[in-house]
Amino acid sequence: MLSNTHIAVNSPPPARECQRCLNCAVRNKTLCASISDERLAILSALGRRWRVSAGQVVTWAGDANSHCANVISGALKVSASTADGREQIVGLLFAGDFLGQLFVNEASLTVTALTDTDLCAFPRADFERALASYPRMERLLLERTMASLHEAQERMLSLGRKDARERVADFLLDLARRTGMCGAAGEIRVLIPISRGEMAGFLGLTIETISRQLTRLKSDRVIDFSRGERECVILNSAVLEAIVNPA
Amino acid sequence: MLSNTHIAVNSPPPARECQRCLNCAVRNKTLCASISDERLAILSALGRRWRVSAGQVVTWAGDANSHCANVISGALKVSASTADGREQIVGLLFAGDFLGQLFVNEASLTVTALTDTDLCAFPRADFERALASYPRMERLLLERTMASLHEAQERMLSLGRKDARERVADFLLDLARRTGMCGAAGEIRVLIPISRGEMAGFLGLTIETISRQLTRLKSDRVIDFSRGERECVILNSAVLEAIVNPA
DNA sequence: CTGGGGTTTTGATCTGGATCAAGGCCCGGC
DNA sequence: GCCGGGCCTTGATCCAGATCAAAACCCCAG
Repeated sequence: MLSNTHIAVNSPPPARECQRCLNCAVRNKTLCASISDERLAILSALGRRWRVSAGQVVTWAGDANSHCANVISGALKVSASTADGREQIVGLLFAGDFLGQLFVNEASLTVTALTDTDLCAFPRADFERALASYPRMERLLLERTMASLHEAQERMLSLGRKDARERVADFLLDLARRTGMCGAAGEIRVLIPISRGEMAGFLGLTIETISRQLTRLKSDRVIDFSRGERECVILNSAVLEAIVNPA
Repeated sequence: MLSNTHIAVNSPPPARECQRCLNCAVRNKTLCASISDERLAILSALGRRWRVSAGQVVTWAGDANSHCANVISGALKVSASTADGREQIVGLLFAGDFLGQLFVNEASLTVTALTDTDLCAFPRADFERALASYPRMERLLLERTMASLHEAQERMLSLGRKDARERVADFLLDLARRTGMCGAAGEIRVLIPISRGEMAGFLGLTIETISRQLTRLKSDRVIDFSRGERECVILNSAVLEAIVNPA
């Protein structure tokens, strides 16, 4: 879609920082995909790499909202919580995703690394200014924000109106669509990127309910976990589709 | 915040269309607040007034996504539905709000007028083009979209983790904050803009549960409905706050 | 091989809200 | 005034999923 692998050979040698961005593994999956190599150099100067280890909190709800970032690698959860500690995961972030809220001074969400994670972080104020200078990046961010909103709307339907069986089936099919690998015999192999507890946090259920729904699907021969609890094999996606789309 | 009430006296007489926009009652509450009078004329030519009566559907999920609009007056619900007819209201729209999804070809949400409503509708393609030409409008839309996303995240927490009592208290306090009028004796008067059924659709509950929670709050002397079911008087907002923010 | 912490599964019980079923209330039309 | 149709409330019952409790599993470290 975007031809951004080209590197001009006759321009002045780019700063080391800039080189780093040009070689970035997720260059064309992040918002940076929308800007030219030259402008990337400017943006590059604003960002810094940040390695976060699994379980570490990147942002606490309630803290000053000072930074935003591109996710280089790893996985994070974005969650909202009640004062007494109930947690709802409102989103998951993977390589290429944009992390952070803009235009507000206090973070309302807690972001936690699920795995060791690399970020490319920017001071929020700088990033907002940069947005104004790079219309294509702003447009891309608008498109992504709208897509997130759309996802959030689907999840409201799930959380408000669907039962546990439907939510779990939704989740598995979603994963399969996004990252599923087809196996030899028409089965689909899916790596579940999160624990049962996180699935529960994401789907608005408890750990026990998740487990029971999964074992039910397993005994119904719809899915299987031959190689560990994280490696789900979808044996019969038609059944999952039927659960998701009831008569 | 924006000085947009000025009308140039030495310019050529504006077209009738343009005049209509300059006099628009919600001019500085909509996205149009971000553009100059001259540019408003251009946008004006793209839009047309559209009156929708209560109960009418403006957009069906699944239909071609051909239009978007500013809400001039009235109220609408935006809802997502399952194939078998369960409905979750994902948002409410009032005067000044922007209606519509951008950048997608098929509408995924159904929009229905709750009251008689006036819209200022644009062909989506035209509006998207206009956005690219009016950076300040695009920025304002980005800010609003982010605000909607934030709202959606709060609602996911509600739908996924809060009980009926908390959801109802949340809803009432939200209304009070937005539209509440303080009465003589410190009480807050709130006009509930939707029916019990719509509250249920919004909060992910049933009509009966809404009713029971409200009568419980009433018998606890926290609220009252002296003048009809739509006119709620909050007698003791401290109790509502305590429900919303449990220990 | 053994022990111990974390995760997942399984079992037993409880409960908040859904569902099913009447009424009550209000308003407009006749 | 009386009837009819929306809403809204109230009551009785049921059940999906939460909660409480205990095994089972799964690694690694020692």
